[in-house]
Amino acid sequence: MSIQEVARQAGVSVATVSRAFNLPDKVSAETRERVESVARELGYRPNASARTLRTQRSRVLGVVLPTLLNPVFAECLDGIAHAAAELGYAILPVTTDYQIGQEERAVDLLLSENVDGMILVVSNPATSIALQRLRKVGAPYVLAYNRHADHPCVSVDSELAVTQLVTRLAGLGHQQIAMVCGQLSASDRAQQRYRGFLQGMQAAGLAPRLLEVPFIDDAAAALADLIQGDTRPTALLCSNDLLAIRAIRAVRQAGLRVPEDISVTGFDGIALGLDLTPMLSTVVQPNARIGATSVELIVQALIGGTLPGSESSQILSHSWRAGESCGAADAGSPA
Amino acid sequence: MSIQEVARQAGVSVATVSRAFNLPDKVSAETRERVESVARELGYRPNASARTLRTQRSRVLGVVLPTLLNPVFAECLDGIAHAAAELGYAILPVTTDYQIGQEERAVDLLLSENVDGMILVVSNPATSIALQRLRKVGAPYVLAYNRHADHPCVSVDSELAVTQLVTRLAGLGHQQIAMVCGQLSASDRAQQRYRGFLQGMQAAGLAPRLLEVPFIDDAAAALADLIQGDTRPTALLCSNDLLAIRAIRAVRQAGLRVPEDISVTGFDGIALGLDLTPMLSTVVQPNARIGATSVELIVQALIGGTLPGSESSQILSHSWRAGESCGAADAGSPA
DNA sequence: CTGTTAGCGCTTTCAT
DNA sequence: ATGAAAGCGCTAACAG
Repeated sequence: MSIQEVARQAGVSVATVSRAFNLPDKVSAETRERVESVARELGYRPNASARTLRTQRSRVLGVVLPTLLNPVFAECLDGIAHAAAELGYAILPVTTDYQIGQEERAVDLLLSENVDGMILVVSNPATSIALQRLRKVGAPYVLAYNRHADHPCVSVDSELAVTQLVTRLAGLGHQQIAMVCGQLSASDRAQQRYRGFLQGMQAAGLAPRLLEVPFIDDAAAALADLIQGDTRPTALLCSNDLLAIRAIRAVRQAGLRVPEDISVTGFDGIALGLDLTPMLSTVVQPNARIGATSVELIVQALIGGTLPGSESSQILSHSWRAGESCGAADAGSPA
Repeated sequence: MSIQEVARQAGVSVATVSRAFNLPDKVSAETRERVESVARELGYRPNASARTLRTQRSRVLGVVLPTLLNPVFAECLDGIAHAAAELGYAILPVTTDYQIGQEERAVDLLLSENVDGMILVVSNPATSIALQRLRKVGAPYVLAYNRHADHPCVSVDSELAVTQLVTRLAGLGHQQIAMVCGQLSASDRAQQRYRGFLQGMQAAGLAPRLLEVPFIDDAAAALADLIQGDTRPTALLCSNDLLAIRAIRAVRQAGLRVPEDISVTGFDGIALGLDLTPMLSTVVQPNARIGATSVELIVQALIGGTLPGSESSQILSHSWRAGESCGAADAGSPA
C-alpha cells in the first residue's frame, strides 16, 4: 500500500496525494476528498521510513533510561510519552539497566534510528561517553534527573531537598539520623542527595552516618545490621523510595515500629507510596512533569533549529509528602 | 555520514562497504579492515530508515500496552526488551491508557513505523478492532496476558489460578470471601479471574460476593464500605496486586489487622509485593517471561516467514507466593 | 572479490 | 492546482 497505488486509483499524481496529506491547502477541495476517500478505502498509511529518509526528520524522540522497573522512571516515561504524543512525536525508549556501557549502545542505536532528539537519564553527566558522542554529532538532547552546568538538564534540587529534610527531621527531635543509599558512584543523583545530607547534618550539628548498599539484594541484611547495632538510628533517610520501602520492612522485621521506633523517609514520590501503610513520607519529585518538560525543551529547540543549551536547564520544584512513616523522635516510648 | 562517504574514503564502492558490514565473508580481510577503520574514524552509523525502506524489514517490534504505571506491564516490557535485544530487535512501545480507541491508533502508528511484528495487551481480543486490522493487513502479532482461541496468546491460566486460590482460602477456613476487581468489562483478564472466583466458590459451596471498583480513585471508599458492612468478609481476593495493596491500606485504615482480621490476596506477582509488610500473598505471573516468550513466538514466525497462529499459544505456569497478607480465617481472635 | 545500478516510498523543487 | 522527476541511504541482483 504505497502512495503510488493511491495516486493511481485516485487518478492523480503521487505529488498530489502527498500534498493532500501534508499541505491540504495546496490542493483543491474536490481532489483532496477524492484522495482521502481512496486512501481510507485502501487503508493507506504513509511509510515512516521513506518519509524520514526523504525529510531527514523522523518525528521520533529517543529516550534513554536506567530501567522501567523503578516506578520513578516509568512515571517519567509516561510523562514523556504523553507530552510527545501531544506534540506529534513518537518515542523510542531504551533501557540501560544501570550499566554505563549500555548508555553508549543506546545512543548509537537511537542515532541509527534517526531520532530527532534524545532525552536521557545518565549515570554521571560529567564522565558520560555517551554524552560526549552526542555533543560531537551535534544531536539535540536533554538530561532528566541529572544535573550539570554544562548540559541542558531538567531536575529538582535534590541537594536542597535533602538538606531541608534533615532540618525537618532534626526539628522532630531526631539526633541519630542515618542515610541509606545505593552505590554512591552509580549516579550523580545519589551523590547530590548525599551532599544535601551532609550539609543538613552539619547545619544541625549532628554526626552523619551512611549506609551504602551497592547491591540491592543485600539491602535487607545490611539494614538489619544497622538497625540492630549499638546506637540505633531514630531515623533512616533513604536515597529513594524503593530503598525506603525495603527499609520499612527491615525495621518491622526487626520487631520495631515505623515511625514510633524508627522514622523512615524516601525520595522520589512514586505513586505507590500513597497506598502503603504507613504511607510513605517522602520528597516528591514531579516525575511526569520532568519528562514532559524535557520533551518541551527538545521540541522547542527542534522547532527553532537550535540545540538545547545548558542555559535552558530547569529546576522544577519538589515537595514534601508528610505520609505516615516519619514521626517525632520521642514517639519511641512504647504505646 | 553516509555509506557513500565511507566508500569514498576507503577507496571502494558502496556495495563493498555494505558487504563489509552485512556479509563480512564476502569481502577480503584486508578490505574489510580498511572499511571498518574508516567507518570507525568517521563515526559512521548505518541509516536504519534507508535500510528498512530497502529491505522491507525494520528489525523493530511494536509493543502495545495499557500503561507502564502498573508494574506488571513494566516488568513484562522489561522481559520483552531483553529478549528482543538478544535476538537483534529493537522495540517500540506504545501505551493506550486503557482506552480502546488508543489501541487502534497505536496499531496504526506501529504499522506506519514498519515494525516487523507486534506484541500487544488488548482490552478484549474478541471485540478488538485493532486486532481485526492486524489480521486484515496480515501483520504478525502475539497477544500477551490476553487469552482467546482465535489468536496467538501468551498468558497464564488466570481462571484456574483463581479457582485454586479460592480452594486455598476455603481450606484456611474462610467462608466470607469477597472478590475485589476493577471494571470487569475493561479487560478479559478481569473477567477470567472473576469466572475462576465463581467456579471456586461454587466448588467450595460458598456464596460469592463481588466488589467492582470502576474508578480506581474510589477504591478506598468502596473498600471501606465493604469492610465495615454488616457481614464483614474474612478474605479479600483482589483481582490484581495494585488493588490488593490498596485493600490492605483500607483494612488498616478501618482499624483492622491483615491478615488476622482480614486476609488480602493479590494477583500478578509484582516485585514490589515482596518488600511490603505484610509481604503480599499473591498469584505470581512470570511477567518478564510472558514478555520474552511473546518475543520468541514473533521472531520464530518472522524467521519462518509465517504468521504466529493461535495454535502457538502458550499457557505459562503461575505460582503462589505465600506472603504474609493471607492467613487462616480464625486467626481473627485478638492477639 | 568488487563494482554498477535499480529502486524501496516519499517529499519537494521546478515546470506547466 | 497539478505533474514530472530527482534523490534521501541503503541493499541486492547482476556483471565482471
